[in-house]
Amino acid sequence: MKPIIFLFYRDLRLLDNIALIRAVETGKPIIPVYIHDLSASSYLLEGSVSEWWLFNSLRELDKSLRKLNSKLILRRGNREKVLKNIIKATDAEAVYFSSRYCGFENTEDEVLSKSLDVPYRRFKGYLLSEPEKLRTKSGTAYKVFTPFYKAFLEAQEIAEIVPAPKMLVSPRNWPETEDIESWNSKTRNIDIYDGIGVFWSPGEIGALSRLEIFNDVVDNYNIDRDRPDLDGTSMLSVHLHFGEISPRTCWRRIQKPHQNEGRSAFLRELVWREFSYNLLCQYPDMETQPMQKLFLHFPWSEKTEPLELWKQGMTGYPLVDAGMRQLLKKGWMHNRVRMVTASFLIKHLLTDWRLGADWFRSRLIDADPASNTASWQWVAGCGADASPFFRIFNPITQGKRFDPKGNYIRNWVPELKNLPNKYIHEPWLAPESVLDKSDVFLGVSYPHPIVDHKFARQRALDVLAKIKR
DNA sequence: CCGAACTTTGG
DNA sequence: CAAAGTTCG
Repeated sequence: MKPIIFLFYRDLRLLDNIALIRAVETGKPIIPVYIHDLSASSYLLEGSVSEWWLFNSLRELDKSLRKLNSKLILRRGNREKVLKNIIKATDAEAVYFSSRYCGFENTEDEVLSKSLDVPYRRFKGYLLSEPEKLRTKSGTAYKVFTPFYKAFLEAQEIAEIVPAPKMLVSPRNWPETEDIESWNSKTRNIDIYDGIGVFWSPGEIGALSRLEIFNDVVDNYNIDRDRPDLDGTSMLSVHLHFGEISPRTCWRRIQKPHQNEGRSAFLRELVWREFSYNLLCQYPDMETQPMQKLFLHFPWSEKTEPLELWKQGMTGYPLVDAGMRQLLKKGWMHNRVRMVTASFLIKHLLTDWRLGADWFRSRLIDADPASNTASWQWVAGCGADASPFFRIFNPITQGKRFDPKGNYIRNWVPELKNLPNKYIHEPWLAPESVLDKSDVFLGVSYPHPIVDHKFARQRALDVLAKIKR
């Protein structure tokens, strides 16, 4: 019997994998394949942190497949060439895969479906709703979240998940595979790799247990999610990005036992993910082009030094620096702090949002072309947002509000850890005696603010007013 | 075409 | 409570 090639992309899971279960249901031998095509991964930059995740996740997937009497074939190179090569070597009769969305991936899939001699079959699963499905009453795509959200809730009944396959039939002969360990050693050039494993469990098992951990605290999600000093967020973004868990699994699990504000706040966040993909499909060049054309000629600062200080977490604003250092160490940043740090780079330093988005993409394990880009544009004020003009986050008040005891600061900016709560968010106001006693030497052990908040805020408002004219 | 509404706002 | 333009029904 001719085998089917199952091509894994961003669906590195067995549970609720519709494409996989359809392939298995044919009763034919299955050849699970992952092709690492560097030219194709526009949002997985070489040496990026999410590559660390990808390789670990693939190793986990291989382990799971082996329990089903199968294994994962790993190959590198041009996806089309490698795929043709495997089809020829195995005499496969079809390729099954889970749909990817937008930009490069869609065009690639179109090319593949035409150039392969066998059917190239696409299935849903990455999103809860197909991007082209939800439209406004006038037939256009949504540009504002809330109406989109309401329409989503009315239109969608989230179906039950499909089980993982019990067994995969092996082909008579397996195609060649590569050793994942040799892929790993190639990207060890980022210092963060050394410790990052303690924070995370890549793979489907890690994803499902993460969901259970979150389920224990989700009832307070509507309040705690804003607190970077607590573990109140789901931390599921990276698992969702790689498809180690389906959004449907998350939805059904969190919605199930009872409804409350915490649970619906999380479901709403899942719809934000849908909304971001909707926008990416609407604006395929969203990663480089502002959605609002007004911003095409924004006079961004040419200075590189402030950008570097921001990247290293040396701006002199404790909350900003804590966030940027959390990103460096953990490959992840709390969402509230992502907004504050992004706003600081754009509004206080007048740096092009694309440079910030690039840095996030290269350093975030959960870097996602839709969510990352849509959010940066939202903060910059050029994205899908109805009232962006005067929103300039105050890094000091944000700190006081959302990290009231300064625990988040103390954790990620240890040189400030002895400062009393009163000054932890604005060390430059502390009297000399307090600084001395806390072993803080401004300008030496911790920087002075690289820009004055009040001045920077007014400057940003002035520039924005200017381009509006 | 009109009115209501707009994720996370600042002072 | 201001600020202000666009989107959606």
